[in-house]
Amino acid sequence: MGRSPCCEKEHTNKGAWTKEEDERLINYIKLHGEGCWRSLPKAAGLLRCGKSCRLRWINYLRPDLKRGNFTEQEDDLIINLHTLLGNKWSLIAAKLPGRTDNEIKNYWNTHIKRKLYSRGVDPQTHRPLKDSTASTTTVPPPNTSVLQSQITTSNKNTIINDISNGSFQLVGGYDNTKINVTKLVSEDSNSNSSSAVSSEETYHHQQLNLDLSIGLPSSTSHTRINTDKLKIEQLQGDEQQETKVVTTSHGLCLCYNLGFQSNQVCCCNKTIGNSITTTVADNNNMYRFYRPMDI
DNA sequence: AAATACGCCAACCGCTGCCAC
DNA sequence: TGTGGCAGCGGTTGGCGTATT
Repeated sequence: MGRSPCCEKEHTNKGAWTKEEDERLINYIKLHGEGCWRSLPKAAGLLRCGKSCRLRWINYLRPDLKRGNFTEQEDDLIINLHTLLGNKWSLIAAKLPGRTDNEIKNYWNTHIKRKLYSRGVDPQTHRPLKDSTASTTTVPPPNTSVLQSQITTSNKNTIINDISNGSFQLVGGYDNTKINVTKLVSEDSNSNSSSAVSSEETYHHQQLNLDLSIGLPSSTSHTRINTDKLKIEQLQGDEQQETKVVTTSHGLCLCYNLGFQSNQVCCCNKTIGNSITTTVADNNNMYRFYRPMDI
């Protein structure tokens, strides 16, 4: 049983990379491109395992890497994305061009955690520290729109992704009591009208319930549906909600369930900029925003 | 100046999920 | 359908540089 090792460990170097090794790796990838990491070391004349080469390239040698300190904007974006995604460093890194998952992970552990603690916020739950301990035993009352993932990390409103890039939008207020959310509402949610208007509303909630699913489109042009399903489990009493993977014909989609108090059942399609957003409110009074993402 | 403590970050390890056979 | 190979991910570690005593 067990899997054979990815490389012959006794014949591979470990530890810090030398300049010569870096150059060999860079030159090889320049000529042959990325991929086939298992066979790359031998082909490139490196006494390294493929995983090591991949890590070195992705985290350090890639030409498009951004160097230098993180900006305040990047800080806020990381915090917001962590609120939504948790320790999904690769997903977070995907929204920060030039930054790697490893870099963000390290930065989170060395800087942002401390920053959040100094603000009295639990970096794992994004709840106030004194509430975090109590929250483990507190169950929200049923049939309320208690929002489960509390955003409590910044004093600034932040737009997590701009509309023009075809992904999603969240305008978040971090004053613990006020969250501004740009919401799409149906002009007549009870009719079959396809027309819809968007309006911006300010909601006053202490907690925000966000669950997110990501999936590739079920386009017929795709023979392989590589569905990356991310499920943020929500326990509301004993009830567990699961977000469906939603696909559109425009690529990777994000779906947010935002728990707003409303009895309206909305199902509309709306174009914002170059992208199409679908907003659906289900029977649990949860609005779902589907926004295609570039991939 | 030397010893120690601390912080940062590159790199490693082990696991998971996907794909091909 | 089951199994093995592979790439990718997240957690952890170890070494180096800097600050403090």
